[in-house]
Amino acid sequence: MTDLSSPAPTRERPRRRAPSRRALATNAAILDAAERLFAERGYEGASVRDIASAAGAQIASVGFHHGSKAELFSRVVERRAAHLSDLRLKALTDLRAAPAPPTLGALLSAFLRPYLGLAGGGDPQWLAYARLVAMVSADQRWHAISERCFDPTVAEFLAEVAALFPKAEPRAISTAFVFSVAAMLSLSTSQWRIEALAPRTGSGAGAAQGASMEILADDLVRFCEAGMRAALEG
Amino acid sequence: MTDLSSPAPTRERPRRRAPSRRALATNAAILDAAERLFAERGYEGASVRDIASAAGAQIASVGFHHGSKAELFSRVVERRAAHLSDLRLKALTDLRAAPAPPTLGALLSAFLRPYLGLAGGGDPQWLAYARLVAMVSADQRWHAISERCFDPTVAEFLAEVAALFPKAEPRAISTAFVFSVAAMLSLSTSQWRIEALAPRTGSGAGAAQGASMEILADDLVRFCEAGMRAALEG
DNA sequence: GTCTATATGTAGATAGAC
DNA sequence: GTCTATCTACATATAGAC
Repeated sequence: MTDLSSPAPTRERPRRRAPSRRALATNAAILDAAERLFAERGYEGASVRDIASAAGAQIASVGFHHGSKAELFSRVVERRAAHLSDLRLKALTDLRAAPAPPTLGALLSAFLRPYLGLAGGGDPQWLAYARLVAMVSADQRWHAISERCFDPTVAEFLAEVAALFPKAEPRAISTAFVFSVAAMLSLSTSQWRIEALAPRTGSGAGAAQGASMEILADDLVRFCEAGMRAALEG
Repeated sequence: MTDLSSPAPTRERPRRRAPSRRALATNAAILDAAERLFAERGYEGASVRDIASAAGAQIASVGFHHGSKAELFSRVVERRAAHLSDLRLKALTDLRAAPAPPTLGALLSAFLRPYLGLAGGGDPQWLAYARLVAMVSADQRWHAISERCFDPTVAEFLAEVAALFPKAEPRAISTAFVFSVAAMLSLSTSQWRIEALAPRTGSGAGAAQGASMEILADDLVRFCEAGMRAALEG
């Protein structure tokens, strides 16, 4: 993982001294703004100008700190990927340390809940990041980023699932897991659709607030566990 | 549904006479090219110039036939939406005409298979359209298009599911259905990921071809049926 | 590190000849 | 209906003063 708080070198520029506090703030403000705008408008839909403006920085600062637009996008995705992977792998390590082998439900919970917890934790930056992850995962143009940032962790979980279903074909396992990931990501991209499709339960003002993320997480894990079991046991 | 083969009027221009054969060909070629390029590169990523060029038309023709870029995008999505809805609703009508009430699996099959059949039928335009549907469904900027083109059909199916699970809450039903739709769409957006995550089964050249769409459809229906049952019965 | 200024390309849209 | 030509705005990127 590259150091995201150092300027993007045009060539192999050695680091002279530690960046100032202000430089670090500018650097991070640009990443935050890019995270929000990329998530809202997509890669081409968010201009470097708008990102700089939202960050309270100059356009030239964006290039100085993060290189080209494509590099900036990569950095935004990579910045929080390690934290997300850490949470997932820590939960997996805990499961592996238990006396009994992990159940399918526990494995799915370990994978799905960190994402939902961060996305639903109230931090708008993590919310934006969650939508960005959905974007990257669904777009083959970002294939390489997915492979670098997320797939190694997924592979760990797939291996555990394969151990639980020794007779299932590898492709069936990865298919069922991709279905589960898609359902997970849909909570970031399609909550408006869930609301739009649920008939209003007559509570008067018509302003039914969304279900809490904890309840949605329970629903999601149940859905995916049963789905995977049906797909892999058959 | 507006007439997609008539020019986009700047004001309320009455149609004088039927468009020529060549005009209809240009009109459709532009929609085809737009369908492919929007699906590949996203809305902002595909320029009107590139679309015109891919269609073998002039930039000005795009504006003449389909108005602004946003109108063009809407028309592309709307063009095939009716056909997809017809297939789904026809399957639903058949189920309703049967003596026994439809099962959950039959309902899901009626909804999911038309999409997969068209996406996997070998027509590159339908393949592109399927990816476009995934894009529209996941992006709240296209909320209005989703609502117009797809949600009415979804609502029909939700009502049937609700009849099967009278004690389930409306929001739980729509949540589980959105999970299912997300899994369905992931077959258009994330098949590369399924391949990337499945360990190579040693067939020598390492070029394992993807599973056929029929098998994937069976897997998907099983996954979603079990998932919904678990989410709605609990 | 930051900021002004600018180089260079491309975007969407349309006027007007044919 | 089509095509040429062009308008205007905005894109990314960077050079060079401070």
